[in-house]
Amino acid sequence: MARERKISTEELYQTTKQLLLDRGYDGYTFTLLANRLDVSRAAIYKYYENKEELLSEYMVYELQTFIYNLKIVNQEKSFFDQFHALFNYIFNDMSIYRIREIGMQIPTVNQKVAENKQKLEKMHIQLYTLLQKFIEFGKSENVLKKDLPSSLVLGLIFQTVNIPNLERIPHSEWVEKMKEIMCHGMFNKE
Amino acid sequence: MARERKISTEELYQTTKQLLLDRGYDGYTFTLLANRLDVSRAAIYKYYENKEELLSEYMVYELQTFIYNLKIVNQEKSFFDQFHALFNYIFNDMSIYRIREIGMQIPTVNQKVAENKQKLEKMHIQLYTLLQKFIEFGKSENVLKKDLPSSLVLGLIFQTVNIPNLERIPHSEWVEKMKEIMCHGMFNKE
DNA sequence: CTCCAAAGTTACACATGTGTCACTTTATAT
DNA sequence: ATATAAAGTGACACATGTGTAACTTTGGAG
Repeated sequence: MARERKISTEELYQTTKQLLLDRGYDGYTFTLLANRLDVSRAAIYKYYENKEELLSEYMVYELQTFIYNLKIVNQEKSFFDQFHALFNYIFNDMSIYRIREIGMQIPTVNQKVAENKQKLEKMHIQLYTLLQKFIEFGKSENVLKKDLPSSLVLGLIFQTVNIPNLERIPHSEWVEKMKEIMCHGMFNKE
Repeated sequence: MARERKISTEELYQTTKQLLLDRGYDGYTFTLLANRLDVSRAAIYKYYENKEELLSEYMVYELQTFIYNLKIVNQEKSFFDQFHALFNYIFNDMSIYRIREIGMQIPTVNQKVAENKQKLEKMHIQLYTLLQKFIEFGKSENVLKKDLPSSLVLGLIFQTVNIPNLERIPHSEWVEKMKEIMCHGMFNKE
């Protein structure tokens, strides 16, 4: 027994994602969001006390999706296959890493935000454990060098998506060359 | 025939750098800068019309320093030596890349800013040419793989500084492992 | 049909940062 | 010693974003 909503949570999240990637944490405002969604700013306050609350809930949703997809990647049999699948997935939607960085900027302004940040913390540990296992798998299959810290390997893989493709090299070529360097380095084997 | 300045340009630049790295472009305000320097905000307007002007001049200074040091690196004889010197230099002051990214956000609000941005553009080309030569040198000495786009190689080298060292691995070890991956990859040679 | 609760809007008070101007302070050249 | 020009200050008007409260709109349950 109520009026129909002008905007779905899904629309809210998608616009939020775009805004975040376009303008960063500070550039993301309810004023802007409301304009893009063609509702009044006050309408958004019906659902979220403030932008921290909206953003932290959005982050939970985004990380959930990422973990879900990562588990699918982990179903591949060999480490090689998993490695390539992960690489391709990350490069397909290059946003996760930046989104996560932005997420860390959210100040804990109330109880709900605190809860969401705790959830995020747990999910991050879950994610890290999954990735850790992935690295261990690579080492146990004798593919990955055993003396490399996993945080370095993972950090490197995730950072690569931020490298600007200034020369507009075709996406598939870019990804392949990137993999090549990651796997075997930029130096010739002497 | 004038009063002594409370703050030197050098102090202004150093505080600016810290503020930028701490808070990012949007978080950098004259209000904050004036507080940190213990002067009134209005005093800063005696020297700069607005923050864009100050920041763009600071950027020019920073890029100049970087290019100067890069030329010193380029004096090393072999590509190997140049490579390691560059890597060490970049990791010694990890700020250049982030600073440059922030610099790109400066809107052209007046003539002076426009001029500074043009200067920055020219210096960037100069920088890119230097680095390009460096890469070409590496390829000609048959050290670097010839089929890798230089923008990818450079992007990768500069991005590596942004990888968070979560496990607090000692700096020297971190840098060495990073070099190892860059040069020969994370995979074992089968 | 009409009630009413959720959806949405408009308007206000508040907070923070900006750019400017009239003003005061101070070191030095004369 | 004093005039002066640069250095510095405090205060004001403006702009943008926030959070809230009083209001209107709307659609389905009874």
